[in-house]
Amino acid sequence: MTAAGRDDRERRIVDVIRALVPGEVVTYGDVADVAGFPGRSRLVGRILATTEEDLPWWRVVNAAGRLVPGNEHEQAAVLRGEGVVVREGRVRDAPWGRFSRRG
DNA sequence: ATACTGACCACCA
DNA sequence: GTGGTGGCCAGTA
Repeated sequence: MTAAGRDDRERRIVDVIRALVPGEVVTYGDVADVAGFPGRSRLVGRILATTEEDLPWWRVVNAAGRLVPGNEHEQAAVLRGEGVVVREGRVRDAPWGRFSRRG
């Protein structure tokens, strides 16, 4: 892979995350799918963990609804502020994103 | 070059 | 509900 290819993937994934609106929750896999990289959920997680860009990272959780390791407290607080129900470190009820496979 | 790691996921026991 | 397995693939050592 080339550096240009890496930047292209990152840009497309970042664009998808930036498009998330308040209260909208999606999974890493959802973001990967919509960005055009089905199956590459780990790539999404890596980018969120390393990118310098200012993104709504708190609106992305894993397939089980689990919050981000290490930032669970802050993430839960922000999500609740957007009307998302969080319990036991997990999203229980939310208006799952337009591209989410969840209901 | 290999080896290990990780903000993941589907599947099965 | 939990835990293990195999797949994923880019980054790091």
